[in-house]
Amino acid sequence: MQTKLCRTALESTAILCEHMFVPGRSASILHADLDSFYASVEQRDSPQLRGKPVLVGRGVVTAASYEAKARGVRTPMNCGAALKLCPDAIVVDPRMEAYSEASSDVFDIFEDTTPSVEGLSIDEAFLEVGGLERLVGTPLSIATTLRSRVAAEVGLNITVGIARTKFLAKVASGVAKPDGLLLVDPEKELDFLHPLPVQKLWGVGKVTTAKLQDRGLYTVGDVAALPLETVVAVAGTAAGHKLHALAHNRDHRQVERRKRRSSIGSQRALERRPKDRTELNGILGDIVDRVTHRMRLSNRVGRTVVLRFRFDDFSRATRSVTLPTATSQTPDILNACHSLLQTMETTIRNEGLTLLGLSVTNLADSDEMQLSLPFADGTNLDAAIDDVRARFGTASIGRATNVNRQLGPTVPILPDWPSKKSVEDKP
DNA sequence: TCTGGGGTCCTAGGACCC
DNA sequence: TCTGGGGTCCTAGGACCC
Repeated sequence: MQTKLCRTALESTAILCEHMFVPGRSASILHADLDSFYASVEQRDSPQLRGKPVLVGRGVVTAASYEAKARGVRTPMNCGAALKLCPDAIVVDPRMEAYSEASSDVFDIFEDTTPSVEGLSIDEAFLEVGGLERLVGTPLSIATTLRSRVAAEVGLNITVGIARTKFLAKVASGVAKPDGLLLVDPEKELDFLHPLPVQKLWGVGKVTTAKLQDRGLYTVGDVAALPLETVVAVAGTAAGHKLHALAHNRDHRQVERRKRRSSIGSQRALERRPKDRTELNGILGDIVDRVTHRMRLSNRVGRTVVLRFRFDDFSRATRSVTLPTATSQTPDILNACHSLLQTMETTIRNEGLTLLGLSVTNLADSDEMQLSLPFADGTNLDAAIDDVRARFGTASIGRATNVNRQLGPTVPILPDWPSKKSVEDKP
């Protein structure tokens, strides 16, 4: 018999907080979205940029201020094209540390507002504020306070959408920006939703929009008028069910504290010219360094190494390998990358590589141990887990999953039992 | 509009196990 | 000896999001 044991953190406390309030009746979900985030941070920090079109990016526009957006600048547009539209724009290099810091300042205010915060990205989050009415105020007054606090304490504008469901809250903030506040009246949700273009549905991008429009479907209401089977036939099983539900405003997802990210990666666009192996190895080394450094900083280890390639004609390919043990060590990941790179050697030579990327998935916490315990049939699992707890001096080993019945020899549990990750991997 | 860098989720086939 | 059904993991690719 084999079982994996994981150390769990204080998950139960978080779960308690989330279940104190059951949403659904009233509009109590806030979607808060910082306006043109990177560009706004630049304008905040450099007074000479305020009121002017600002482009953040190198080569390609990563973010544009509203002044630049008003002139037709979009992301990702290359800087040359953006400057043609907007010759007086000021281009600045991204400063990721400044954005991370600003983001964490804003998230501190979110956390101070409600225990139920779900971060979606560096600049947006859902907040569940139902059940706070008696103590703090209505969702609308909470949102108003939130907006003025972010402006006063961090110096940034934030747009907030309020609705009964996550999806509508997000749509509402999209409609309200920049620097706006919009509450969707629960009585008038479909009136609000159905006239919107299909692209507003979550998960409808370029490809799906084209498929829907081919069938004459342009608005959310058009999709809502179709039977489920038709939507599934157009968009596929999972996407079809989601689309159909959203078009009818069925979204039962609750605001949940964010699970940890499930991959860490980095990539680099390359010039369109032949590269030799030495040059590629150098670039790969940099990328691997960056990724493993970030993994160690966030105390994560990973098992699956994915290399991404993009070629001259914008075709893509990925190659991946899953290692027997999770790691954040540079040499381990680098070795895996080299063997993956080798399998692509001829393609790279023939097609002209224009992007090289790495991501590591199958992540676990560095201090989370996944242990395989071989047992003889009849071994008392609970007793074995107690034994592990005693030996590691911790009560936090508490979850047993993936129990396969399999006869095997009895093996002393410590000190040399096989583990997916050794204790030495701790940073 | 000719394309950056960071992610998530889904699908589908094959290997493998019971 | 022949065979089915259910499940997980791995790999590759695609769509989408900010």
